[in-house]
Amino acid sequence: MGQPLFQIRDLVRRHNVIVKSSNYALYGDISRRVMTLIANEVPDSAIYSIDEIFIDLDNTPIDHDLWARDLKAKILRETGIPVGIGISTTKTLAKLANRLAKKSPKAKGVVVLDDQKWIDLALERTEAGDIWGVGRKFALKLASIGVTTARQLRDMPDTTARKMMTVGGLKTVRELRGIRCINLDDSPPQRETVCVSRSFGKEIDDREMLKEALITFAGRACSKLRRLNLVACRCQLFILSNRFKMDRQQFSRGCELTMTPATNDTRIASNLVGQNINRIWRNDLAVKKAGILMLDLCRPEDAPRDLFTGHCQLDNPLMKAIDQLEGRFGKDAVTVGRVSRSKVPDWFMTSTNRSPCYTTRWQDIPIVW
DNA sequence: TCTGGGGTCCTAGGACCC
DNA sequence: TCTGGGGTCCTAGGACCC
Repeated sequence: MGQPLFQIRDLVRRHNVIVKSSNYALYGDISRRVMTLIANEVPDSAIYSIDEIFIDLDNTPIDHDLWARDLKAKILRETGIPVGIGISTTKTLAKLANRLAKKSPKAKGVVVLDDQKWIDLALERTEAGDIWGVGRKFALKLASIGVTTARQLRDMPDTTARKMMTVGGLKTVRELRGIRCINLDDSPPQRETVCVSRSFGKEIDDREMLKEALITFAGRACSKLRRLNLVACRCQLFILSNRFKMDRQQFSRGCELTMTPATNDTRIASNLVGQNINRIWRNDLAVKKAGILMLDLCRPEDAPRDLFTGHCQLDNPLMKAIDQLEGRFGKDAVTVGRVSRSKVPDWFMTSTNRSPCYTTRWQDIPIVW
């Protein structure tokens, strides 16, 4: 979580800070370049997030420090991206090593934690809340029984850890002791949900406007599903109040819809939104955030079959055509008729400071004279 | 005035089954 | 008055991650 810009206006003005809002097309492309380079260098690896990858070094009896510095230099040379590398015996300790690599100027971007004496020292100097798997709430709970450092966290009894933070917390504690509890690739084989939601620049108190927004989200969600080659059997619409305005009525309303047969067709999802908007709408609401959640995902060929309503459509030429048009002319090149194209809708997010798509759009490629 | 989006996992509790 | 034992499934809520 960042700090809201309006809270630091002064700072920005005083120091001529350059403001950039996020551009995921750019980040995704840079990420892909770095990850591909790394994956080609090592026998086994698992991408964890857009800017993190875990590497298995079990069967590489080499000087890890030297090897990591070589890799770091190569990534910088070939992509221009500086990275930090942390090495240890478990994923949780490797994350800690990485943190130190980033923080300590002496480390120059690489830290190997393989000596118990150094591990003890590192844990002692790290707050429990800075350990991977310990969030704000758990950190508070731990502090209430006197556990504030990562070393105390490692040395706490299993039963206490389990009771306070359930099995996930216990795994974290054991990983700090050097016992592997999290495999290299613990990511689930297939996505379980797809969500598209937005906060609105201006609160919505008009049913038709909310409907238009939700239909747009439904279209985006379907497009995501198609990219993943998945269909959804259920979806959930939801609206939320502004949680920062505590003096006003707080609400969270939603409804769940069944899609039979399972689908990723934008038209069907849009129709469903239109037909069910009244189930969540009320005239006295000011809606700050809304979204659609796609649930019970499966591959089209595995979708449940229904005796009366027919099977899930395996091939959908119209949707394929829309995807191709969007790929070529940009998102929202094609929309369903329910959404007005005449103007930028009031609720649309403003991204006035967005970075250009330096590497994925011809118009945005930097020019060197 | 302005306050992010998208995920997973775990547990408790209720409803149901034999 | 007495009132079993062993399950599954679903949902809401709360925690975590980037």
